[in-house]
Amino acid sequence: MIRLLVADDQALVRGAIVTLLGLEPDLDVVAEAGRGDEVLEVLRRHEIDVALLDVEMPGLDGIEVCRAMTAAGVPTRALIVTTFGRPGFVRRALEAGAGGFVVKDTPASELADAVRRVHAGERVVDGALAAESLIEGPNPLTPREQDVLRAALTGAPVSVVAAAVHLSEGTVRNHLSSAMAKTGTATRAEAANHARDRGWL
Amino acid sequence: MIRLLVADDQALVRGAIVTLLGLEPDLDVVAEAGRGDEVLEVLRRHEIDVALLDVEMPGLDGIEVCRAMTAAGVPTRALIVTTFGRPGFVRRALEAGAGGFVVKDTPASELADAVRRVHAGERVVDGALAAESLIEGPNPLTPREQDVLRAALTGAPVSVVAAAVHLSEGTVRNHLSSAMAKTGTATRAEAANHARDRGWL
DNA sequence: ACGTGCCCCTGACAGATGTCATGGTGAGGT
DNA sequence: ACCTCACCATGACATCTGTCAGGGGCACGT
Repeated sequence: MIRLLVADDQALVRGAIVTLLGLEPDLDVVAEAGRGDEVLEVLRRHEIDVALLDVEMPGLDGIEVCRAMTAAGVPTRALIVTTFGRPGFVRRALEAGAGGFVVKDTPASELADAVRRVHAGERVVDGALAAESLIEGPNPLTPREQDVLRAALTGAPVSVVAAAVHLSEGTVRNHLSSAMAKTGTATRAEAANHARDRGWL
Repeated sequence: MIRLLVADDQALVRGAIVTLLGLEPDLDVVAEAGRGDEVLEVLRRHEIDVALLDVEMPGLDGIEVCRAMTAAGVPTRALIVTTFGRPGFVRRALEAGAGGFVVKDTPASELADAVRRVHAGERVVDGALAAESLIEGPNPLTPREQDVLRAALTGAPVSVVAAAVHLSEGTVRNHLSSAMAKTGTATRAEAANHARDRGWL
């Protein structure tokens, strides 16, 4: 009997996945979580074999949760389940110690199988996604460039971004300029979107 | 026995919702669809009482599907099920003839109930969301402003936007300027995000 | 007929933005 | 010690943006 935790902020989706997996004879959903920061606490109270983690969650990102689990030496294996197949996410998830990475548009029938394989110690990653994250290469942005792009995501003017990151406006423009060069874009907004879409932020 | 159609592009979520609703004794999931443009065709082949429609779908947007159903005079009632509770979506969905509007972070247990109430002819709308869409008021943007903002969402420079909408650069800047005034923002990127977040595009 | 609102355009101007040259710091590798 | 690279900063420049003041056209309701 494989004991599961399901973490997803959308209650409807979470509930649906729970009932879906509950129908499998060898799977047992022991706990649920609606926020990333709840997961670690729940893991201490219950004995869990595999944790299904959504990436988009309030409190703590699914990948961060995964990293925290690895750091804490929890024996539970993590399976990332996400809406967006951003290439950068796969890389970060695996580096964070995830046992698998599944996109939400894979057939429902395959989910239980993925859970079993992750529990068995396999690394389960969507093939197309794995290939994409390989050709895409690693995140080319320096930490500061990421900070600046994150702050620029809203479309705020340089002055606001500079204040948010505690840098001079000139420095911000230099970072943006170099990020635009790396992403092959012409404006900070394009660069920010480009980076977000690849999971670089 | 209420006959259902479930339309959602994410196979995992769709499958999960299908099994969830399938457990209810009075509900019967007759058909599924992964694209908006499949829905109308499926409705012709099957007799459906209530259609659960996701908003974010390839081919045809859930709200567009709803509008098409109303226009075609299909007897099926529509229940919009979406991730994002954008105020503008509620308004547009109801104007398109939707019987209900449910956000994906409502408890799973309430979904079946919402389906039954929509089938009974009630209008089911999340209370908080309804209030928000009322205080928010209707979409203040003119059609052209919406076009321009849509093209500006990527962060492309004015020259590209102008080419995309077949307008002069000056006109585009005027439309952007007026959109920024209406949204109370300072840059086109902020205005575009603001409008998107409210379902105005 | 008239006003009103949306549409499209022009031209001009201040200010924001992106680029470039340049320089100094500190961490890490050879 | 030296080089490299990320980092922070400055100042100057060409260009892009956002604003404002015009203009004309069209559809609408009064």
